Amino acid sequence: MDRYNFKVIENKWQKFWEENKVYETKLDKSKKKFYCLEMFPYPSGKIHMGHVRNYTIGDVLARIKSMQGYNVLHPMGWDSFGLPAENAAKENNLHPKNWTESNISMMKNQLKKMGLSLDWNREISTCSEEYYKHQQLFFLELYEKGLVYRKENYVNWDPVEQTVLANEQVIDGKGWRSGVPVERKKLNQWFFNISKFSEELLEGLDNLENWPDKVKTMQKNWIGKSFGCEIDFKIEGNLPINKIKCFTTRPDTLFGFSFLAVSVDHPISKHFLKDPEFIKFREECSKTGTTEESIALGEKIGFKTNLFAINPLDEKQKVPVFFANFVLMDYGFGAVFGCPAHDQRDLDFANKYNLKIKTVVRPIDEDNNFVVQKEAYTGPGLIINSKFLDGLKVPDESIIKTIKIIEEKEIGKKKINFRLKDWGVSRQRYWGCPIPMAYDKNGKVFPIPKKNLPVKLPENIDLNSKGNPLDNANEWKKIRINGQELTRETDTLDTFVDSSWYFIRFCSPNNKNYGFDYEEMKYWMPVDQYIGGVEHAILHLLYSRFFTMALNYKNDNFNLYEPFKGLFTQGMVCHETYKNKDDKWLSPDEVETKDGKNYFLKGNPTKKIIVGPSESMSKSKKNTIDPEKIIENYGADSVRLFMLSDSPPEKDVQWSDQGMVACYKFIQKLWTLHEKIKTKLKKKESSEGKNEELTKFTNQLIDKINKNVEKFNYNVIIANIYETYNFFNEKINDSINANSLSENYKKILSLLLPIIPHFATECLEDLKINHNVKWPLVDKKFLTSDETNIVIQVNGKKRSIVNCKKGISEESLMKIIKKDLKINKFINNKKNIKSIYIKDKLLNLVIKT
RNA sequence: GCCCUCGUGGUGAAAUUGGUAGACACAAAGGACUUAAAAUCCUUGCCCAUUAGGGAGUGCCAGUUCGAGUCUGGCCGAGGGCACCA
Repeated sequence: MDRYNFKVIENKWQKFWEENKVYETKLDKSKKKFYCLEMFPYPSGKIHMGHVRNYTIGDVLARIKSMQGYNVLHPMGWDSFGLPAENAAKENNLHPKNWTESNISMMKNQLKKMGLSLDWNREISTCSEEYYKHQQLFFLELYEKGLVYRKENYVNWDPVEQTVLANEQVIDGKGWRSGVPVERKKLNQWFFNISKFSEELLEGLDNLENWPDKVKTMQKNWIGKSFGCEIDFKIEGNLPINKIKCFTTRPDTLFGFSFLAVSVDHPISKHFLKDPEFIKFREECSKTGTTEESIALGEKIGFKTNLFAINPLDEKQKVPVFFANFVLMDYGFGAVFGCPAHDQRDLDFANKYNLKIKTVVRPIDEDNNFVVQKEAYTGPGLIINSKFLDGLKVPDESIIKTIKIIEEKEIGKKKINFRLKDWGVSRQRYWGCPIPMAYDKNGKVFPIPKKNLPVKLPENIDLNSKGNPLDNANEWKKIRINGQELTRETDTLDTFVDSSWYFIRFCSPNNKNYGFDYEEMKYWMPVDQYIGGVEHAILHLLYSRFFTMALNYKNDNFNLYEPFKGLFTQGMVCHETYKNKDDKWLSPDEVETKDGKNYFLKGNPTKKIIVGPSESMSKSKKNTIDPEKIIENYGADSVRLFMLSDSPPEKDVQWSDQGMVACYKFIQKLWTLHEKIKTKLKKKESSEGKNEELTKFTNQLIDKINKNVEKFNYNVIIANIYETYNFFNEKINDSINANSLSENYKKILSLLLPIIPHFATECLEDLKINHNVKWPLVDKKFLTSDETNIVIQVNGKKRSIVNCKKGISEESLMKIIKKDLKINKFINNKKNIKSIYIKDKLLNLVIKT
């Protein structure tokens, strides 16, 4: 008996699939389409286990859908602009383009070894002119639609990367890549008006039934809709300021008003610029915004002005106006009214500056003497101490009625605010899509005419110069449009723009004149199943939704609102971490263990290794496993099997060498079984009576797997397959009808095909079966049975199981039970109070003891 | 601080949605085969009992129910998201 030689066989089928263009897809309106997409990778040069898991999950689904008769679009490409190329270029003196292209070719080879059913004919790379020229055209179209604008504002400046970061790219006050605290800097930037679609982006979530709730919640919180009103406060003082506008969600607590706080960037700050105390305060605020310490402490500081604000509902009430560090200029109007009794932040501030604390809401179970002390009361209740508002129910009634009063008095109006801010897309980098804009001497903006696209990146560039390389490309910068001397925009687009429409490009990747072909786009979009890491829950997924809406905006022909109908976020691949005594990370290759508890330096059992917790694989912690080596040692099918077994796909999976070996061995065992079956089939042995059992098992299996595919329970599918092996391996020793075996085994191989495609295809060919098999259908008559196992409980505890014909009456069942010794001893001499009978399933005898 | 998710054997996990808890796999221990090892196969799995069998048991405490891993309330713990959002 031959061992299964995965190297030869996997190579053989990969070649076959490629040469016969098996996975190339074409528009075919006679067929139902299915667009299966996995998030495309950044071409770092090496695939990692995260990719392997992601693409295995997607490939299984794509193959199943294809076998089910769908016309499946399953493409792959490269998110190939970005900073690492520039950094690598500096280190190795290689042009980013060359570095990127060689990485792509290496990674493509690795992906091909996984045996994925990808249509490589549709491969795209975002750094190619063929891709980014369309993006530049979109940029101009969005500009024409008024969805792109330029403004000067404060930006998150990453001092290491020397570039601007979007809010979403700042994590804990630090750059998402550099990990260094970001600084505030004022710059002229291009923006996408994403906030224009706040409402649509929020409402759209409700229709995304096949998205994880977790992601929808995260986006919902990010968009941050809040309902309230804007109120004008009259200002008294010795400065030419008449009023300050505030946004509030709690107008009903207006009688608890005790101070008014504005941002240091508020327009009124211009009157204080000569005050050295204020300048000092403002500097302090800009510092505290970013340091880790201030975030942890969250200390509220203020600068008292000599201005006073008047409560519009009670002119007699005058309160001081402060500048405060906790008020943000880019939310609401950069000003808030403080009600310490019912807002913890306001209470902290009031305590620090000895401001009045007036309770205006009491809980239902307290009386009107209720007084807020150490903790602000933010719960429901009734309004008190508020004159004509007294007695209103908090929150709904009180807020709605107060807004009505405010509107009648014409001191403010209802307002809905969003936390979502516009998307700053300018980056001071070379390796990105050039922004197709230019300026005259006065800074007036001129879009590059569409016929002049693409704006190509200059090839000869000095990446070692300081700042933005394009800014230093003096020749490139100069441009003449309609006889006018202009200077090009030197910023490039955030790479998240590149990935905001690549899924549309895949529909018609070779369309020359425009980013997509309408007919193709309408056939393939939306993506039916999108699969990727949860780390993109906000950034990429929100931007892509926005971009799709922006393309649709003022374009009746487009007619697509949501790009991703289904979303699945897979978990990460984790591995234990190892450190030596000098606190240096060690890779799994460098350590060994005999008992699984004590680890030593490889080849040196005296050097003990400290084992850390299992964390997601990362280069910095050295806890990575190289997929290329694993595929080399165990084969693609084994790795695919392991990626799906053990943990549910949405959860993190723990890498385990033993688990990997087990999967490899299992495929060897499957091969041994295959050889046994083949021998049996050759003998054409026939035996009646053994058919039914096999057919029944197979049909029930198909049914189970169908349900588990639906729910993405791929780990359970693998368990089902192990059960199948165990079942067949036992039955093969009996005499089996050859026709029945052949028929059912073919179905089993069809079920295996999406998961371990090389193995299953080889087995099919070995049996001379056309390997272009369909996904097997369930014959429902085999799902039911005349017999059933009825669980017999006594007082809710299982005491026995009775096998009998279905539809048995409770009385007949009782007769059987009375003869059952196991049950007998419980019911003998006891008074049977009652019994609960769930037909064909369970009988519970409730007995008084 | 606010929001979300999750707590099941030594480990990864299943559980028809309120009805046999621990499928399937990894690890461990014991055994079979073998001169031996590898490979393969079988058994065990927490407590009591020689066995038959019985008991406890899904983070903890209550509750609803004939019956709770599943539903409700409270507590504890872990993970993730957000960061002064007015």
